[in-house]
Amino acid sequence: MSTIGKALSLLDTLSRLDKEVGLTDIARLCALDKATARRFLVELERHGFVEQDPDSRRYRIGSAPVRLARIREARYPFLSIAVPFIKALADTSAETVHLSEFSGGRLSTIHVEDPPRAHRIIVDVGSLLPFHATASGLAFLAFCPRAEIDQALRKPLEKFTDHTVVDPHLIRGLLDETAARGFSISHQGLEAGVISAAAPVRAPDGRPVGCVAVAAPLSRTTETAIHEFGAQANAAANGISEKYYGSERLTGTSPETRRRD
Amino acid sequence: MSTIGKALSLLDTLSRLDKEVGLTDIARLCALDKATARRFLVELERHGFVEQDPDSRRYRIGSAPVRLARIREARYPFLSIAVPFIKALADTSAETVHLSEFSGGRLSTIHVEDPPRAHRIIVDVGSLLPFHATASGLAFLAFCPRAEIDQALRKPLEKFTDHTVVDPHLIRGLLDETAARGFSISHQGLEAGVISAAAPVRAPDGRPVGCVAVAAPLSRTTETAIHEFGAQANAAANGISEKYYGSERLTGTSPETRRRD
DNA sequence: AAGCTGAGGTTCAAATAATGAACCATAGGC
DNA sequence: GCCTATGGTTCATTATTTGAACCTCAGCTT
Repeated sequence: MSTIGKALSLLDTLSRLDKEVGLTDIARLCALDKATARRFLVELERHGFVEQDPDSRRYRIGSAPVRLARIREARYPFLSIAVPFIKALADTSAETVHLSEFSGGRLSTIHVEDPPRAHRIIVDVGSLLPFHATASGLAFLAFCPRAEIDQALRKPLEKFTDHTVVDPHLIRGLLDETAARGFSISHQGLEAGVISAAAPVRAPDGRPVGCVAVAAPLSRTTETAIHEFGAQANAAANGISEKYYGSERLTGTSPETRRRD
Repeated sequence: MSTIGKALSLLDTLSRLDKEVGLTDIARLCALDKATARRFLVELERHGFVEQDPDSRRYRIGSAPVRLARIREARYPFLSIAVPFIKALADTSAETVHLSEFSGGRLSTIHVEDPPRAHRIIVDVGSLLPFHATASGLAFLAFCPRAEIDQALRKPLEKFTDHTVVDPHLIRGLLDETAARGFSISHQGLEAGVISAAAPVRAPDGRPVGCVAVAAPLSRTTETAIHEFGAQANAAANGISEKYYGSERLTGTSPETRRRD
């Protein structure tokens, strides 16, 4: 692996910890030598990607990503374009609607809209969505090239609940269904008692960039209702994509041919 | 320079461009070989720090920094803590108040509050503040260790207006004044007709992390008024620092001894 | 249509930078 | 005063990075 990759993985590891850590821990967590970890941290610090607490000597994410994020969002405000769609869907569905974005090989939650009712599903911004066990993950995978599906299903698949589907063959079946109808359904895949439906937001080349998902308590959600949520998520996702990518002309490869090529 | 440093500089360069650029341009701007630039871009893309438009093949900042920024801000919400202070100062001063943060060797604007009047100074979020020619830059430098002041003043200093002070000796004089009274004043240093006063937000160890600045049209600003703004900026900066760093105990080295050591 | 131009992208021997075992320094606990 | 654990550093060894030259393709010129 390249040095750059290792340094960025360190940054990623650091970002996933819920507390500041010292040099020794970082080295251990990243499977790096202490000297190497230190050199990376110094270099990352020089550029503002990490900072070291001058007192405790522990490290945390620095302010450079904040600056980059501002620039990216200013030039490419995905979230601000998507949020109104998510809000609208939360209103009409009266359930929790969340938006995820694919980044660095993972699908992470970037926005959540709660419906105005007490009994609802709680989703945290920033939470990561396993591909095999969430509606968003399935919706995302279903529209990925075959090679990436294979890669995702080769990894060990965690069984989060009694209902989590972990058999790669069965998952492929779910992906086919998803691709056919335009949205996925996860029946208690990540957490018991929760059902959700999701549809991918796709770039003009057909590649998914994230997902819109509706999550509801299983107890009050009928088969008809979850399919309706799925269709609405699909409409929202398409709306976001259209507004975000605007008049960008489609590439030679059409969305249809791109899927699972 | 380390490979990591070069890759992060590439990212920095990419972030400073106001349009998406192709491989050849990036290589030229970063003084890198085309093959090297490409390897960096591929590696950065793998981790979501850049993305390539699949159609135009140009590169832009990716979404990974957005994720990191969210995490940092969630754990360490500098801006959300500082904004109320900036807003309050914009109200009482009735002038533009902006907040900057030091990152990657530069001071960049991270928030601006406009006062409710038509004739006012416009400052853009994201703009970089030269150390020698802005109130923020001077306020920041004045509380830095001597070695860093020397380093900053060794570089060639651009003369932005007829009033920009570029003589290192004179600048040191301004820094001494600033350190003594707790805030800096820039008299048309960056732009003619603008006067501003700034004070540093300092970490518990005394190190400045950013600045609060008030910028006003020279035409309506008296000597007394700008000193008043400076004092208010200082109060705001101290308020932010206190709220941000909270109960963090000071290190052995006190703020006083740390200055220009 | 043939030939050019300049873009993105790739290869592989040579050059350079990364690596990590062993080291030092310091702080806290006993 | 010793022990241990932490952060931090050194330098000979080793693996990665480097870049000139190359390929490929799309658009333009003649």
